[in-house]
Amino acid sequence: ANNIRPVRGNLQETDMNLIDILWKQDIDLGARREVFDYNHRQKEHELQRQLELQEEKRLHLLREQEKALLAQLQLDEETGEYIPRPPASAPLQSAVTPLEVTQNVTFTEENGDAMSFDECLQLLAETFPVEETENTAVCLDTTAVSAPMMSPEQPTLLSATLSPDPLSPPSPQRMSPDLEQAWMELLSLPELQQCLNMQMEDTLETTTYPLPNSPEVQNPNYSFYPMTNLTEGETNNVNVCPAEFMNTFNSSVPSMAPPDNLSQMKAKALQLNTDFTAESFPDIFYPNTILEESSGQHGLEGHESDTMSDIPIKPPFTPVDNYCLSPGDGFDRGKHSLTAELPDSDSGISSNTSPHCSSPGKSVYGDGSYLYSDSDMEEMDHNPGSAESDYSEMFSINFQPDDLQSAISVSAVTGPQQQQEKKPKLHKTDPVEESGHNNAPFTKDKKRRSDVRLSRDEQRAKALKIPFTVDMIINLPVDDFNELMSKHRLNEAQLALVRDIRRRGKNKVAAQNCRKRKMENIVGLEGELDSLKEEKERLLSERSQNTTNLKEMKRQLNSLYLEVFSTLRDEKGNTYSPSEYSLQQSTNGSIFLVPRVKKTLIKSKDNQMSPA
DNA sequence: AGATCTTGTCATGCA
DNA sequence: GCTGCATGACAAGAT
Repeated sequence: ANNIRPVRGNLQETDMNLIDILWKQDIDLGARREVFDYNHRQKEHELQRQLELQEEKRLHLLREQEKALLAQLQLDEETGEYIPRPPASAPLQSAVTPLEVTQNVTFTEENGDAMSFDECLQLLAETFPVEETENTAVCLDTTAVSAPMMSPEQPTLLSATLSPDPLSPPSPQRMSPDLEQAWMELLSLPELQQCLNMQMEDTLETTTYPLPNSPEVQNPNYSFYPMTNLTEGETNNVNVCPAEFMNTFNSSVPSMAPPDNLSQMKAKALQLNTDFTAESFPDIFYPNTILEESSGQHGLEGHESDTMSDIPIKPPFTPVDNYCLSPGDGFDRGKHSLTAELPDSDSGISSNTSPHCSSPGKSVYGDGSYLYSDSDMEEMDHNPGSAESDYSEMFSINFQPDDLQSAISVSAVTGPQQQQEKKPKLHKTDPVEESGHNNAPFTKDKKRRSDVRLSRDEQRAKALKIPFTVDMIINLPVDDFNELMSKHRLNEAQLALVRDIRRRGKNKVAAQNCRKRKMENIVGLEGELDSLKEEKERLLSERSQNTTNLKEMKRQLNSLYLEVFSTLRDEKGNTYSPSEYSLQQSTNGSIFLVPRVKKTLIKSKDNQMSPA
């Protein structure tokens, strides 16, 4: 039927047909379909004018009502708030809370059967019993009409904002049948319905949705009611709400919602346990975002509460307590506790750091004795039958230069306890990856070779029953290393081996760093060489260009010279031969004609040269 | 089998 | 004198 409507204006009927087709195809035209319809626009214009007139009427009535209300209030000169005049206005005062008045009911008395403003207020008072006396202050501010922007800092200002904004009934749970009936009556006010329709129009038609205010200050009653008899009046964009929120809005107004939505809404209201407090409102108004946020917060809180509930159970971890240089006492205890508490904790340190750190995590120390039991080694063995791999994993000191640097730096900065924190995680990784030699050409064979080689020190350490890991021996800071040595009575051979292990381990890393730097220097020099070659090419090209330019200039100069020479005449009017004479310029700028033959014989220019 | 590469180690110097 | 680091030299194994 829309396709057959008469068309006026610039659009032809075919255009409208096309628009309809596109519109039906859900093609976003960027405007509503009706904007292309002249009749529709005209109708909208008329409706809008009617609405404007009604709005003016309404505002006028509002002003009158404000005056009447203000007559019942007095201005508190201290707070600047309007407070009721006791005792006559006490009931009214109790009826006006910020939450309530921001419902901003549009009360008109155009219809005799409609509720009066006072009746509405009374209804509000019954619906929202005052709970806090601090909210009783009322300020009437009509400038905020239709502005749901509510500032928490100005509750009194907002509390009495009278606006055409739709109102919502209180929570169904809190509404008695009588109140619900009263709400129905209130909502049946034609003026209110019109306002609601306006909101609905905006809600349904506006494609951009200015987000409502912060959830904390949102009035839970700021809802929009779907009206079945929606007018198509195009209104100014007041406060619109995304259409996807409509369902949630519906839920807040059971009586106004379609029957099929009613049960759903009530169920939802019950589900949400809507007290419609300022805190609970966002969950309804922003079903996605706020719920996410709130859930996140709640989740966080829950997490925190979980952690908080966990914390007292778990012994509080203090690195100082857990890190003890004595392997026999607190050292491994700390590691164990960390292993238990931080199974996969990254601790903010790259997991790539210092694969060697993996091995100590597997270390199990007894009280000063040698601690690697066979069962432990079997447990750690990823390659049964290879004793070397056992040692490699336990004493792995394979370093990647970068990793080691970071490990060293971490060790230097954070202390050994942080290293201990990393170890529980790292030792769970694949031993091949732990080697730190993930890059080609370090193959598995090389890794095995490295393990074989490294196992020498490890085997030596085991043979001498050195109760430290090679990793510890190498990477502990000097002070810690010395303290570790002092805490254990080692014989000369053990001390020598430990120092050799430490020396070799550090030197190995140093060699790797040195080679890396060397390669970087080579690469840098190669780059510099390339740039120098490019510079040379550029200079050669520039020189060639300059030579060409110079030749051209010489050619032009010679041409000019000959031209000037041809203009010279002797006393008889004859021209000078360029082969016999030449032009020369003296220091004072004078030009002389010099005979070429005599040029080399005559030294005195003044006698031999004649002015040109 | 020899050349080359990679890596660890030692010796040495320097700070 | 000790320690850490850098680097050349060498060796051993891998490619």
